[in-house]
Amino acid sequence: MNQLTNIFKLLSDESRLRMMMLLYQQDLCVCEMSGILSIPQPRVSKNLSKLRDLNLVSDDRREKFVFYNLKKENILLTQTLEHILEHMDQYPQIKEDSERLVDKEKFLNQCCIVCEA
Amino acid sequence: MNQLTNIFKLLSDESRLRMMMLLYQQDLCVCEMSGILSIPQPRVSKNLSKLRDLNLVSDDRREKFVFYNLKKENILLTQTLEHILEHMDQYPQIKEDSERLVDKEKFLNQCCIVCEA
DNA sequence: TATACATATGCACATATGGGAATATGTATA
DNA sequence: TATACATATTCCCATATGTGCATATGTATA
Repeated sequence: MNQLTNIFKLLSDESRLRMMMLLYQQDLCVCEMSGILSIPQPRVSKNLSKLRDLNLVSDDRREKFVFYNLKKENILLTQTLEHILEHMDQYPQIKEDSERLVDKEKFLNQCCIVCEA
Repeated sequence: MNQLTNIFKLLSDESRLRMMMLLYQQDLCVCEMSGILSIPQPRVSKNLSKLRDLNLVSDDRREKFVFYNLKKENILLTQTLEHILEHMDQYPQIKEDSERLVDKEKFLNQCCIVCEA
């Protein structure tokens, strides 16, 4: 039962939901998420740790950066994120975030230019 | 955005999720939900009022009883509840609730025998 | 009108949770 | 080793939220 409610709790916070939507589309490091979403780095880290607690992400350190990957094992979760992605037009913030994700090189500072190298 | 997170907030509480799962399967009055789920009546009523706030249920008074109906307009919500219903075997509490729903006449007290009349 | 039952609401309390600021930890490089 | 940058964690605070209990409101019926 908590297996269900825990997932919904995670989805019910705006910061986390936006982060999960990004990660659903692409692996990212902390500074990229922070930059794309304009969310302070400690907040991003804290929320990632909550996702890690439920084993929903894996992390992969590459030099100074830690890349996060959203595991796709939980069908309910992935199905939900997929639904939101498909109906992005109804959710302007999600749409904007996704656009910024595509163009991330154009505005992210040094941190993430390095990431791409 | 809140349109999304509000839905997840509602789903993230066990009492409410169990209630929604029942209502997804069948219209019910307050005392039936309370009896089937063994949740105190005030708690059921309060949670129903939260669902009503987001326009997710309609209520229909018949004599002393108020029957609640889960609106099926929100695709994300109905798709989610449908998923849980289909994977009920993974969620023993939901499964048990659904079994009690089917057999409700057998154990509900006077209140809901009347409902069926 | 009095009574019984169904439902809704108000109040009090404990706890959970999100947020910011500061700081600790980790990693590479000069 | 010192410095810079990326990430994680701790502390504190305000607020939200679930819960129980009591009570108010609504409805039918004797």
